[in-house]
Amino acid sequence: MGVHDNADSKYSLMGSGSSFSKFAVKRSNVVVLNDSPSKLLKHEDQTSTQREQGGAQQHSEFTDKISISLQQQRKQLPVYKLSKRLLEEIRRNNTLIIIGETGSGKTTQIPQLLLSAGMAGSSGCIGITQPRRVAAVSIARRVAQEQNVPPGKLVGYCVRFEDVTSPQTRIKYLTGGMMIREAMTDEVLSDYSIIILDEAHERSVQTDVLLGVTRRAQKLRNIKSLSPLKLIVMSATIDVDKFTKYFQAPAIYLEGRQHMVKMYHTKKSQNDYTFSALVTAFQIHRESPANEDILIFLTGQEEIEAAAVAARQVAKQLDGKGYPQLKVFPLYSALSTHQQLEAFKPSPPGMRKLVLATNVAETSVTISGIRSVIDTGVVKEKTHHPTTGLDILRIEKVSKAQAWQRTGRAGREASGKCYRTYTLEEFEKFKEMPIPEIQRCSLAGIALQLLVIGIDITTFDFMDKPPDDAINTAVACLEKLGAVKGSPPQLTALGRTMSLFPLDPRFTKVILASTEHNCLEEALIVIALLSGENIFLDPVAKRQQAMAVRSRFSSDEGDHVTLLNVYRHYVKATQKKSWCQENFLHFRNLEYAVNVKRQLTALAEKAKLESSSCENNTENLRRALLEGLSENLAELQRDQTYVAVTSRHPVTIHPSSVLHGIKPQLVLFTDVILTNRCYIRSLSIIDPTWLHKKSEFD
DNA sequence: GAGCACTGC
Repeated sequence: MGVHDNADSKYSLMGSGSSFSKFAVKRSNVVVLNDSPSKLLKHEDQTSTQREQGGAQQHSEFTDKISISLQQQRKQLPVYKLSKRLLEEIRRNNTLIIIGETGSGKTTQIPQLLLSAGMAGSSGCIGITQPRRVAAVSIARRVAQEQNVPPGKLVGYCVRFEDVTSPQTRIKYLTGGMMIREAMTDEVLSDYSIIILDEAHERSVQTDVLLGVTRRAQKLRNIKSLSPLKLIVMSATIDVDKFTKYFQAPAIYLEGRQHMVKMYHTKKSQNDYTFSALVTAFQIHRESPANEDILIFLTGQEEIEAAAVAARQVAKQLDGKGYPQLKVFPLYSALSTHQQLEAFKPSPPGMRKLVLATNVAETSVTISGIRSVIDTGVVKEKTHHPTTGLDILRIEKVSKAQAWQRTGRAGREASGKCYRTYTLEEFEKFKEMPIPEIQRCSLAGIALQLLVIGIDITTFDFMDKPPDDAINTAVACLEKLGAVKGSPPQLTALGRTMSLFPLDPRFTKVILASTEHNCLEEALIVIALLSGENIFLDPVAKRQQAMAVRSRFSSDEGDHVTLLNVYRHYVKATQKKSWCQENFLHFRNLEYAVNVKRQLTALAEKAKLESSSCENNTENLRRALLEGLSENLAELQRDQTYVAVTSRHPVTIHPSSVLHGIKPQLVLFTDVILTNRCYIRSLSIIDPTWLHKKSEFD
């Protein structure tokens, strides 16, 4: 159990009169083999619930141990002490849940253990799914190194755009999405004798789908008397009961190597979490050695930039008063790669780093030097509303699991401290786990993928079933696009072609329809851009300048043609990186779009779509967009406001649109997001007469 | 007048 010390008022929160109560949390040192685990797990276990994957820098337990060989290092990992019992359990059970703490080495070691024990048979493959590309790639490279083989031979990986595997590959790391793709052509996943679903606690849409798909494959192989499929579900949370129940399987616990993290809660409830976090940061700054860096979790770009300005001001006032120098780094995904890397660099001696981050810092990356974490207990969360098609983005309280994840960020490299700017009572009221994403997103794409595998989404046995509304809307959407028909829904030829594309089905429809409007090339470009991240950079300080510079790409037809213009210029630019910098564009995201476009072009060829280009007749492109996004129209009202045609919902043109401030009669939008207002984004002007023409054909 | 984080042969 966690050691609850007496309240310690040393950590008073300046200005607000409240203080932190203190209690230490010790890492669990139990290794238990148990079928009813939840009682054994209390808070302290979760101080170490974050992953050991996600980038080479996270494998510090493997590196730089002078004079210890790689093999000796491996044998020091906690998982090794347990290898015999682990193998025994895996042999005895067709499905096993493994709860492994950070640093237990489960992700890298268990596949190797299984292979060397002959568990994969003579030729079967061990597949390990990861939620993120970077993790799949970096872990595979690491394991290949441990096996002393080049990546792609015995050990390989498969992620979007990159298949580094060969017929010799026996250990294969892949993203969840890739595994689903494989299931679409082989429902029993016959290449694999063992499948490991890693990071299952993250509950990504892909893992949630795979939980059901792999379990079904396992049963089908049984029925068809094929070689058995072993399933291992690896997770890092308390929420084990759910997994053991769903799979009717036992769970095994692995000790981790997390350092001790001391916990502090505020004694009084705080009404301004940003302010509380900053006050806390400067208290730490005045009291701690310079080499101890600080990480604050906040919710978004705007909030972080404002906090950074405030923090820099205070730091300036403290300059020359005998404190270490303090450098402030914002960190969120909309920053350029270069700016993000700044936050990861170790701070020079005598200088302290203060990182203000969104939950990028929660999962994907480890920031070196962090010894104190300040958790505000809030996060921005997106929820999809199925009947209106509306996405809602709002600030929510984190779950307990997320709070522990953040806490663990302080104990990656050494013992650390975590300051929560909320009370213990408030913490107790947090929900245990975040709502799984599958219950918060549009299901049209998933429904199509499942149908290709041979599964009807309306009867699919989800671990957490999405709302009926969401399922029905997804099927209705596919029907409207012509991808399915009948009840139970059957795949049409069009639907099968659509499933080839890794896109929202409405986007795929745009691509398929574009051939009739002679603009396949343009549709591929615009859809590639829409399916990736935002390519526009808007540094707060230079917003006006950014807008002015980029205005040369603007089209009075709307944002889609504007995107097309940017892309056409980008591919022609010789010095792409500096060109992006000059034009306030996001190099990484544009490169990604180029990759997606290349992939989509290849798929279009595979689908035998006739290539075409409308050149400068971009009206064709807008007509093609209308065919996939015909539900997404907004109409100007007499009072100069807009109403979404299908839902009759009042909407506002987002200020980022080139059509902002212009009042076209009818616009098509790509998505609609509710923040302070209900904003429609990525727009094109639509000629109302196009709608009538379309209905004549129907 | 303003955009949490991931991801897909």
